[in-house]
Amino acid sequence: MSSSSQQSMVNQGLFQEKEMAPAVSQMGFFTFPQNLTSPYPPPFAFHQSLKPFDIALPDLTETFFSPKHASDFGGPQLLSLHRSTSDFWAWGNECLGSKKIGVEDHLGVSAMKMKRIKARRKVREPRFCFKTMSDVDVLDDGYKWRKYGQKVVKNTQHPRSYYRCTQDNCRVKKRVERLAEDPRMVITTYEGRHAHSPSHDLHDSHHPHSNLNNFF
DNA sequence: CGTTTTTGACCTGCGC
DNA sequence: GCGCAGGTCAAAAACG
Repeated sequence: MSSSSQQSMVNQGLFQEKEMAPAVSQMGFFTFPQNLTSPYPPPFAFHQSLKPFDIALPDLTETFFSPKHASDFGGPQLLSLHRSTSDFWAWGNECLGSKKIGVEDHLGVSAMKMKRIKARRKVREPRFCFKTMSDVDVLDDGYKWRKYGQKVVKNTQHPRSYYRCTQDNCRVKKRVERLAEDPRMVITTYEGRHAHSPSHDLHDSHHPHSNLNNFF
């Protein structure tokens, strides 16, 4: 994907807050490497007060947002983002779950985990998750979700909520929970890709083929 | 009254 | 095989 087409997507009004576009284009979508055929999806881009800042790319599958800047901004903060694809089931990079995420998990998948991944590798929708600092659990990502379950995860005091996209024939799911170590953090995990545009983005209807909407 | 949320039951995968 | 934990279902309740 060329930078010009990416820029054009930004110009198509995907970012609801004007000041968002430069910040996101500077880091988020457009610095993602590995010849990704898609930019990162809009959940954080859509959120009104999300303000990503400088990045580091330890390996090319994760992007981190320096928490040292968190206090500079009010509202939710995007702190980290993980990604997996259907070809590579990044179980070892899973953001959620009761297990602690160690350094090893950030740097890669250990041999043990690779074994598990191989064993559990099945048809699986691409997933990614990200952390935000937010008072609200469910960020407005432009899609309409229906809650279908809630579960208390072991060793955490906050329940995990399960949502499905309400659009017909759309099997995209997301899970939302608060970080046990820091309840100010909300972890959102998306699974699957939308086969449609965000439902409440009616003012964008003159841009019916904005692919960015479908990338997660 | 249609839609969404709640919540206990049920299902499934994994480790032992 | 058993128990545990995470994920999903579905009936009832709540909501607009």
